[in-house]
Amino acid sequence: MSLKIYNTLTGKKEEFVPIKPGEVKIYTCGVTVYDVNHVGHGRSLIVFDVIRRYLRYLGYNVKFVRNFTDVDDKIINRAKNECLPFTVIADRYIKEYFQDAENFRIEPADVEPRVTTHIPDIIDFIQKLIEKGYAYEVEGDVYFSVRKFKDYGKLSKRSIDELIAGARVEPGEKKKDPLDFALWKASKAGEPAWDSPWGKGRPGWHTECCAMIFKHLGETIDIHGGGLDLTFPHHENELAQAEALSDKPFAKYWVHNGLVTVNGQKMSKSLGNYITLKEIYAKYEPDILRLLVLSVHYRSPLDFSWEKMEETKKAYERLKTAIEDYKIVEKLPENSDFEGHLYDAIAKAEQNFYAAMSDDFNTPEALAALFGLVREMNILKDRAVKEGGISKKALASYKEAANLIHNIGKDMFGLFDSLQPCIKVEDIKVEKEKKEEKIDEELIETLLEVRNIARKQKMFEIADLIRDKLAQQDIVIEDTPVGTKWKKK
RNA sequence: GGCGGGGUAGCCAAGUGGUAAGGCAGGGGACUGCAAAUCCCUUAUACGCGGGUUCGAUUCCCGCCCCCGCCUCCA
Repeated sequence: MSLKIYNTLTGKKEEFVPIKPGEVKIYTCGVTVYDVNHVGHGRSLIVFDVIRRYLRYLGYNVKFVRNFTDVDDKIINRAKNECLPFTVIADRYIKEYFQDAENFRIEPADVEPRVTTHIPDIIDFIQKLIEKGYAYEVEGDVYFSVRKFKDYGKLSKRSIDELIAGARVEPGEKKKDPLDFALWKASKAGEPAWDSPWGKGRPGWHTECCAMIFKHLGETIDIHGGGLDLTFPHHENELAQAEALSDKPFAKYWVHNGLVTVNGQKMSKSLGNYITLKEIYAKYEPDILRLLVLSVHYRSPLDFSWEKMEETKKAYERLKTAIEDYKIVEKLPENSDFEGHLYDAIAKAEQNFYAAMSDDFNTPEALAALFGLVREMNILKDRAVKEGGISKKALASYKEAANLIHNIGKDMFGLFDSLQPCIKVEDIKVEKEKKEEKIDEELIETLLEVRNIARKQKMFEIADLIRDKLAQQDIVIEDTPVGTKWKKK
């Protein structure tokens, strides 16, 4: 089944054909490390994490690169405010980033390059642009001549004429043309600086990604990704520089994820309407945010709210319960007269899932396929419980269905990993809203045994007392035909 | 203003030229000592407005209204 991807460059959904058969090179713009990450960053990370996982599932050898912008104006400003070297700021937020990524199970990229460790590559890149006549130096600054690149605007669908109106020259800039952008900035006193052919300075934005892509992936890559807000000017500028230099297509497919909004407004630092990933992590399992992100198509806007997190949590429980209830079905007596099984439903769910994912990563539809299977599983389970038994074949099919959802969820969507102890909660500065619980599982099991003895002897007051006391500790118990389950609320 | 993306039941959200997935909420039921939790069933004359093409449009075309994003840094 062929994969289709929407390409910003062409504005169309296209069949995905990698440049080199069997191999996919992806680059996404990572974060600028000047502050903590919010849900907007999280969405982008999750989206490309899932895209990467799916490509890998399709059998491609995926090489994935995601950078850190670890020197830029914002970092420098923050460093000034805190009277610290900019490297301390950058290191601090790179650490934060890795913590968030780990918490939300974003797989590390194959290469996670930093700008400051690629200065020679960037200088070399700029030098070549100057040699080719696409860039020029003025008093220690180097600018890119936008007008010399005839395809400028092809990614973001803008014409140079339109851009002139909005173009502006910042005080201190020495551009020959307002459209031009800085490749290298002469450093002011006290700012980070590296030696270059044009004197002491630092890289401008845009160039770093090109230099790092050329170095780690080559002059043409398969997929270049990032948030929709990076399309212009960042990606447009990247494309211009790269293609000016190489005379080759820079990226075959440009993939942009939609933005996260709050009450319809873009989540951003400047509006102050952002929710950090730490806050989410303090209140919810990471799976809930992942599922929320996946329940909307990646190109659509996603309006964040806590209500939606609650709804998503319930939907998530539905998936999880279906998997876990295998333990109940398994305990039922065997009944060879039991009719029916799930193999048809499994085949259908699987087929629908992959068809959806192959259609521009339609995760909402893919999830619908899983929920469809969950319903079939529940119907089978209910019937088996009522009939007091299940056939070997039906039981095996339930197990297969549970495994399918579990494995797809885990491998493709990064869900259901909670079997592993969940991360270093103590590193989180945010107050946990949940009570810090140290669950003594054995004690709970014992209490439940006592309660069930009480129930058998119709000593319901004792039974209910135990239930209430556990409830106070956020332990919810559930009496099933094959015993009592419990879980933390 | 230019460019891009949207307006689908109470809410969220897929999708299709032949009357529309899934989730949440609502209603009914099963289960239970009672609950809780869970599950099943189910409701709703849902496709922004007005034209056009068509045997037939929510799906294509045109116009309009409204929302969001980008056009400065931004995932």
